[in-house]
Amino acid sequence: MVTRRGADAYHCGIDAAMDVIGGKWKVLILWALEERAHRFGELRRALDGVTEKVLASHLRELEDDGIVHREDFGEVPPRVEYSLTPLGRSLNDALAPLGDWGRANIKGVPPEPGEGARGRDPRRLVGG
Amino acid sequence: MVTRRGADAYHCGIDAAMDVIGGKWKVLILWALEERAHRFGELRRALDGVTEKVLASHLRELEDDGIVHREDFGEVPPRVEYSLTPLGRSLNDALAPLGDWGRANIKGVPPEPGEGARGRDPRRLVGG
DNA sequence: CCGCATCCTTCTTGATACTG
DNA sequence: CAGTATCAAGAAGGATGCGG
Repeated sequence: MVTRRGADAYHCGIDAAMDVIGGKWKVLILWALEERAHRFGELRRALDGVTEKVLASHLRELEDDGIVHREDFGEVPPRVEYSLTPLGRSLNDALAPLGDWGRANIKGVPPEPGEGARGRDPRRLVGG
Repeated sequence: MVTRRGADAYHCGIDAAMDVIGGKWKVLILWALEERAHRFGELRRALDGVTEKVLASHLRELEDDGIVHREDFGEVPPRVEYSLTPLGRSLNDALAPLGDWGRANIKGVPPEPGEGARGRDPRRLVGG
């Protein structure tokens, strides 16, 4: 992981977890894989706006951290599938309360994954 | 908040929450204020290594987001205290499971806040 | 003591083109 | 299809000095 701290250890568990999910697209990857396994191209389309370089880099980091499993079918044309490991699923579970908090307290968050009202509001906190 | 997305809304609640706690020292600030209110200088010493500029910037962002409360006593010499708002406390609560996950699955995380065994390990995931 | 202003370095991300 | 290489841009963080 590129953002991994090298100098010393972490200060607390959240600090450490933030290092694993710190990439711009990391949680979106986890969220997509939560539903089902995805191929590389599927993920790229699901995470609209991500570039191949960044997606590959994030996937590599998540794989190194044991969060996602990469399965290369060794076919032609190439087929590679990414899925969550048990550790990845446990991370998603630990992330759930934070997601609830965000949906409850921040404007501009869609209520449910995949569809629904995409808020166009100025992303201001509700309960401020 | 500097990192606030301007183009469109968030993709999910975690995405949005990450935008609030995304700063390098944000969760450490929350963690310090969880225990008790801190003066600016106290915070600076508690977060060893942070610079005044960055600390002030993060505090301002957290204040704008309704996470921390800033109380200026208007004295000379200046005295300002920072504390968590109810929203800030609820954010900390939502962060707790993530902290547990980090402590359980990442090496180099001290078991409890404030003291204890600071791991010097290579920060590799345990349960990979 | 609290905090801002300026300048600068590093890290992260993005655009584009190319390969097996 | 699934990536890698190279180049470039932008944001976050840090160093230092000044002001109320």
